[in-house]
Amino acid sequence: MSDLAAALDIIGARWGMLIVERLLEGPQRYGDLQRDLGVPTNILTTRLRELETAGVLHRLPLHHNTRAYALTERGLALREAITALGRWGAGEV
Amino acid sequence: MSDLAAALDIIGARWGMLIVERLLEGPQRYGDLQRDLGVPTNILTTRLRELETAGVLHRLPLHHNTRAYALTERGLALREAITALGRWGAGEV
DNA sequence: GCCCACACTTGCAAAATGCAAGTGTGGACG
DNA sequence: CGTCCACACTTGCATTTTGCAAGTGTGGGC
Repeated sequence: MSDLAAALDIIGARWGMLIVERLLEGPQRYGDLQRDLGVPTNILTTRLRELETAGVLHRLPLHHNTRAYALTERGLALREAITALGRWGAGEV
Repeated sequence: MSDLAAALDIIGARWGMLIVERLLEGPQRYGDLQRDLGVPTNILTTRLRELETAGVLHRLPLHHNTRAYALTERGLALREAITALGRWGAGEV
């Protein structure tokens, strides 16, 4: 499997990159991601778990049943790739 | 819709980026892409049509019923984003 | 005329996605 | 103490996408 395919295996699924993009702005709570991205709640749970398993993000507990999701170093390393894609999408390339 | 979402709408579907990555190496024929990527043949047809419609690639006829697919300028502009993702996938980031 | 490579198309099963409604937990409020 | 509410999910089911496998059509070579 090529390097690109390996990357897509981790963040290639629908919503994966959008979640990471949002987290690049700082830690977010579940509800924030849900409302801001409009991602279905069950999918969000699935993706967050996948991304956590892949070491892209981790949970940080806030209060009782409230937590935030923040990127790990590996997750933050996606910044370059994601901004490049974003600029392409904006037609500035 | 954010710029990233716009980009993913075009090349975010499964196999989309892998096809573009392959075409960055030069024009390829249908059979080449099929064998090299291992993508199902019906999906390949669908993706190529979508990418052509989106202006990422175009067909160039070779012989009778043989043609090659080549990136347009817009498609070539994806190089930066795709190599960035590839490097991330390789763990070099 | 027969065969083959190439580029698809078609049919159907499996998996992913999405919507909507429900669950559980702990703090706030009275 | 009891009720209410926000938050983070979970569950059930319909829709859509993906994938496999087999078939179609076309033009050139022999």
